[in-house]
Order: sequence, then structure tokens, then C-alpha cells
Amino acid sequence: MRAVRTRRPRPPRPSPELAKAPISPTTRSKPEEDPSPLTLPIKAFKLRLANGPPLASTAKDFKTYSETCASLLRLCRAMSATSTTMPSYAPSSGCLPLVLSLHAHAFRSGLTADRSVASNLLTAYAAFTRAADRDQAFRDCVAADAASSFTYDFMVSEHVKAGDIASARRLFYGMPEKSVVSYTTMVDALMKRGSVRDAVELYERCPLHSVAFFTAMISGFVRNELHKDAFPVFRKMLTCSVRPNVVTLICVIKACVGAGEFDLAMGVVGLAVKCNLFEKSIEVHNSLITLYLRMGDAAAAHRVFDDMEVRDVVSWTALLDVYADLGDLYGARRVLDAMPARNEVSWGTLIARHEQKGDTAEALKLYSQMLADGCRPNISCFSSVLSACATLQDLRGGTRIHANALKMGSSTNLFVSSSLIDMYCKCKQCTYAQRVFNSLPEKNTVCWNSLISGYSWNGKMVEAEGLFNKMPARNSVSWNTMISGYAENRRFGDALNYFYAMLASGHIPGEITLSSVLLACANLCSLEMGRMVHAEIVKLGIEDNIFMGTALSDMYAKSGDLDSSRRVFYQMPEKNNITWTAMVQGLAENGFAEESISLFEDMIENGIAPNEHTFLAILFACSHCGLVEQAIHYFETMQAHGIPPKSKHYTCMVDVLARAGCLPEAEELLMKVSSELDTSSWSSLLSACSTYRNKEIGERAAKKLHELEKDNTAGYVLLSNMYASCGKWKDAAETRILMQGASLKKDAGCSWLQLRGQYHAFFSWKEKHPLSLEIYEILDLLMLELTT
DNA sequence: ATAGGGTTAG
Repeated sequence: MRAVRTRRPRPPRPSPELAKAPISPTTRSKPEEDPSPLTLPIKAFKLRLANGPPLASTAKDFKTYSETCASLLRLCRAMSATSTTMPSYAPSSGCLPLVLSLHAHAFRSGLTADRSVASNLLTAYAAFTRAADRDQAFRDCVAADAASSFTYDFMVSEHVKAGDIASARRLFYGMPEKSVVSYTTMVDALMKRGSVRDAVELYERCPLHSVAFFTAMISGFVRNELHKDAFPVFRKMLTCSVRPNVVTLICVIKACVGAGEFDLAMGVVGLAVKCNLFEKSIEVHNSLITLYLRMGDAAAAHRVFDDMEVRDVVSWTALLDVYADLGDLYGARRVLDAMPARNEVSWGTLIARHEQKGDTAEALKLYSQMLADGCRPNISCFSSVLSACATLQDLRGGTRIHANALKMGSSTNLFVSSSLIDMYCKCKQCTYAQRVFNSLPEKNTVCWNSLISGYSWNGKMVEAEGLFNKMPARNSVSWNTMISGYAENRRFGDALNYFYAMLASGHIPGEITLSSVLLACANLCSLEMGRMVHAEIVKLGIEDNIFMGTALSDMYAKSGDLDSSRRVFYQMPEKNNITWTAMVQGLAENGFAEESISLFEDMIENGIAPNEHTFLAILFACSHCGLVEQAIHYFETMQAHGIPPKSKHYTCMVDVLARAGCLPEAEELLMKVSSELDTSSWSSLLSACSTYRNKEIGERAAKKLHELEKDNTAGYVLLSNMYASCGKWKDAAETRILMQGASLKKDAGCSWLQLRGQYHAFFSWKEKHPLSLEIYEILDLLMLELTT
């Protein structure tokens, strides 16, 4: 024990001025008026030590001292909250010596075993974060059989606060009589660590009840996103006639919101009204705002806000979210400006909403404004703003935010690092992403998924597959990532193989899985598999889902089963512009050009906004019917809709004109926009030149094509064809030789079919199918059957 | 024991 400096050189006499005497050297230079009444008891106590009778010599006296000391300590703790602005309030500035002195005295007097003294010493040392002294005091207590239930409860919560759940657990199981307080502490700690199973086990074994205990379970389930599990606890609480309080109510409402159980929520609110629970609680009102918002009743949410007598930042932020949820980001911004005080959550909400709505640039701008406003970004904010950088592929911005996160110590947070991995991958920096991933001390499935998805986004399926095989635990997102990754990289067969593996692993496919699988089916023209997926969708009861319907209708159209495609389309209860576009396109590509055009007109009449893909489909339809006038009309309509034509649209228009024989017009259009076009437009013109035997334009087109792309085999073939069609056999032959000289070969076209899960490809000349001899024999037999 | 915001798949 250290010697305690309790006496100052010149002990002040008790007099009115002395009440204002400085209590420690650090405060001596401070202005005499003290802003807080908190220091007064400490001064009084110091005076008592300085001038009063010697310290207590009996347990009773000592109890008075130690209790005084404990209450002083509570004051110190309250003041230490303001100790950053006022250093003299820091707990070390005078109280600790008092405690040490009291402890020494108690030790000398053999009073450490007094229950009250022991527990006050314990709390005192805990307040000064002197863990070793605290633990010694606890051991003294136990040895002297002076440990009360409170002592144990306190120590359990001390260990929990220090994050030492193992010690807390050991202590808890060693408790002679477990109190409901310790049960509550343990359950809460376990829930916060995500050990839901352990928490539930304790809950089921606990013979005692209290509001806090039940509430801790409810909030624990909510924290772990197991909203539905919270309801039985609430029900049990009511059957045990434990009255819910305000905190319970808040947690239960949150559970209802999370589970989407709004009827139940209204029942709970009714109950709360009956119990008079939410009269003047700001917190309950705040949670009501969010409840009504999630119910889709923005007006009611607003009313709750308006009716509140006192509002805080949370109320205002919830209101901001009401506006944002209605899509009124401008209104949300106005709320932010009108708020009496903003914090990082208010800014973060607005930023997240802009990011979600796709206004990523504005999200980044708001982020800078937030920093300028003096708010420190938190985990959520980093996540959304990094996500914005990912969509913008803004590597510089993303790196800067990475630096900010590093500085704030948030870079190893799993939410932030998942976003970082995603951001670096979207910016084509897989190495950095991998580095972020490697630097993580602990990884969760989301990080793994992010990196896998990042590699597949960059077309690196080998790496993606390697990670997928290595990861310790997979969820359905992991499977979806692989399946859609293969579908995106046009490896449709692999996508289907992963789908089979997913089913075998016992994961239930969801909308996302099935839409990728349908995309694969559509591209493989695998009608059989597509029908199976359709059946699966009906079985899962999600056939009315707009994504499912669109993907199904598209799959049938691409597989050539237009009847089924139409049936799905017309039975859909809800359609969006993508649904309509897919159908228009399906009809166009299958040669139902008139029907495609009339469906497009229906679409416009129904007020569905066409997009660039819709127009591409309709131009395609026109080109196949030779409807030049119509095509020009739609081409102009498109621009009137504010959709700038892209190279594919020009290609299509050139194709329309060229097919109809308007070769000079086609060439003129091409020359006008040539720089933005890809080579296919020139190929298309060249091809038409061979049909219409136009040698002059054809040669110009071929020249242009050659300039743009030296290795384009199609160009040589087309040119050669054109010469052939004009009867210029010599030129045709020379072109072929030229092509071979450039060591180019025409890519072989092929067709394929699926048989018992295996794909068989058929080429026009090379690489004969291994069974081609047999196949042709059968074919001959069939032909014979048919003709006789 | 507590209200407001967040990451990966289409």
C-alpha cells in the first residue's frame, strides 16, 4: 500500500471559504466557481480526513466510511465522463489514494471480511480498473465467507465487461446460489457473442424469472436476427405474469418489425396502451415511428413524430428515414438540415439511402459533407460509402476511405472489410482485395463470399472455385455466387453442375439461384431442365415472383417454346419493363415480328417505360420483317424517349437499311457514327452488299472493317462471298488466300444438344462427333422410313 | 435489458 497524501501542508480550517478550497493541485489554478455540484461531497470528505477524528476503528464506523467512499466513487465515475473536458475530474486525481488508505486501514483492523466493506472495496477497485486488486478483494471475500450474491453478480459482470467470457462462465458455474441477475448477465453476454445455443440452454434451465431476464432473451434473439424466436419468450413472460416494461416493449416491437409480424405488433401496442407503458417514453415513440414506417404507413409514422412532446436525435433520424423510405431524398435532406442536432447515424442513414437508390455520386458528396460537419464515420457509414465507390469503380475514393477506416481502427470489422473486398474487386484490383482478406484475424462467410464473387466478377473462375472449395462454411449465398458467376461468365454447363451440387448439399434454392439457373437453361436451350426448374418454382410457391416469371418466360422463348413463354407472360400478376422487354425480344427473335411490334405498342399504352433493350428488340423485329419505315420511326421514338442509341442500335438500323437494299443510306448512317461503332455494323453492310451485288460499297466496307480489326475472320469471309456473288471469282479466291496468309481461319459454327446431362457438340466439318458414323447410319434409316 | 443506419448473390 502506498502512503496516502491526505494532509496538505497547511490544513484549512472549516469555514465558508474552505468549501471552495481546491481539492488537488491540478485544480488550484482553475477559476474559483465550480460548474458541477458533484465535487462538493468529495471536498467534504477530504475535509473530514484532514481535520476530523482518526479513521474508524470499528466495523460500524468503517462501514460508514467505506460506504461514503463508494458513493464518492460513483460520483467520480459520473465525473470521469466529463474528464476529457475537465482533467481535474479524472478519477485518478484524488479518489484512489482515499480508497487505498481505506483498504489499508480495514486490513489493519481486520475488517476486510465485513460484507459491506468487502463489496465496497470491490466496486471501488473495479471503478479504478485495478483488476488485480479487485480480484484480490474478491478472493478475500470468498475466503472470509463474506461473498454475497451481489458480490458474485458483480464479478460475473466485471468479467463480461472485460470480454472474458470464460472467466465469467467459470465463476457463474461456481456460484453457490445462482441469482437471476447473473443468469441475465450470462444470457446477455452469450447472445452478444452470438452463442445463441448456449444462451437458450441457460434460459431453459433457469428456475427464476425477472423482467430483465426475459427482456435480455428477447433482445438477444433480435440481435441475432432470430426475430421469430423472441415471441415464445414474450408469451412465456406473460403466462408467468411478469409484467413487461418499456424496454421489453421496445425489444418486442423490434422483433415484430424484423419478423414482419405487423398484426402482432399492433396487438403489442394495444397491450402497451392498456398497461400505460408508453406515455412519455421517447424510446418507445421512436421505435413506433420505425414500426409504422416498416408497415408502410408513413403518415402514421409522421403523426407519432408530430405528437411527441420531446424529441431527440433518434426521433429526427427516424423521421429522416420516413422521407427516404418514401423515395423523397430531397425531403430527407431537408429533415437533416432542420434537425436541431445531427450525428453520424443521421448522416449515415441519408448516405445509405442515396447509395441504395443508386445515387452513388451524391452519397460520396454527402460523406465529405459529413466529415466537414465534424461527424466521425462509423461502421455502417463506411460500408455504404465503400459500396458506392464499388459501383462507381472509384478506386481513388475507395482507397481514401480505406485509409480513413484504418485510421479509425475499423478496417478489420467484418462489415467494412467485406465492402473493401468488394470495392477493390469491382475496381479490378483483386490483389488488394486478397490482401484485405488475408489480413483479417477472423473471417466470416460473407468475407469469403465477397472475395469469391469478386474473382468471378473479374472472370477468374479458377480462383473463385479454389476459394469455394477451401471455405470452412458455405451458405446459400456462396452457392448462388458460384452459380451466377458461371452463368455470368457464360459457362452455363458449369452453372447447372453447381446447381445439382447445391441441391445435393441440402441447400434450398431461392429466387436468385433459380433465375441464374434459368438463364443457363435459356442459353443452353435446355428445355427439359428449364421445365424441371419451372416445376421447382411452382413447388416453392414463388411462381408469382416477378423475377421468376420474367426468367421463365425468357427461358421458354430462348428455347423456342413460344406457347409456354406466352402463357407464363400473360399469367403473371405483376410485370415490369424487363418482363415486357423479354417477351418483345422473345417474339422478335423467334420470327413473330408483327406480334412483337403489337406487344410493344401494348406496352407503351400500358404506360410501361421502354429501355434501350426494348428498342433493340423492336428494331430487330423490324429488320427481320424488312419494315424500314417502322424501324426509322422507332429509331426516332427512342431518341424522343431520351435514350441515346448505342452501337447495337446503329448496327440494327444499318442492318434494316442494308437488308432492304438501301445500301447508300446504310453507308451514310455508318459514316456518321462510325467512331462509336463496333465492327459488326460494317460486317452487316458488307453482307448486304453481297446480297445486292454492290461491289463499290462492299469494297469500302471491307477496307473499313480491315482497318478496325485486322484479325476479323468474318470480314474476309464476307468480302470473299461478296466477290463471289458479283461473279468476281478471282477476287473471291484471292481474298481467301489472303486470309490464310494472315493465318486466320473461320471459326467453326456448331450446334449442340443435351443428352442425359451430357452435352454433345456437332461441327460442320472438323472434329467429328465420336459417334458420327453411327449417327449418320441411323439418320439414313430414318430418312428411308420417311420416304417410303 | 433499450430506440435510428450497414456487407456478399440477380
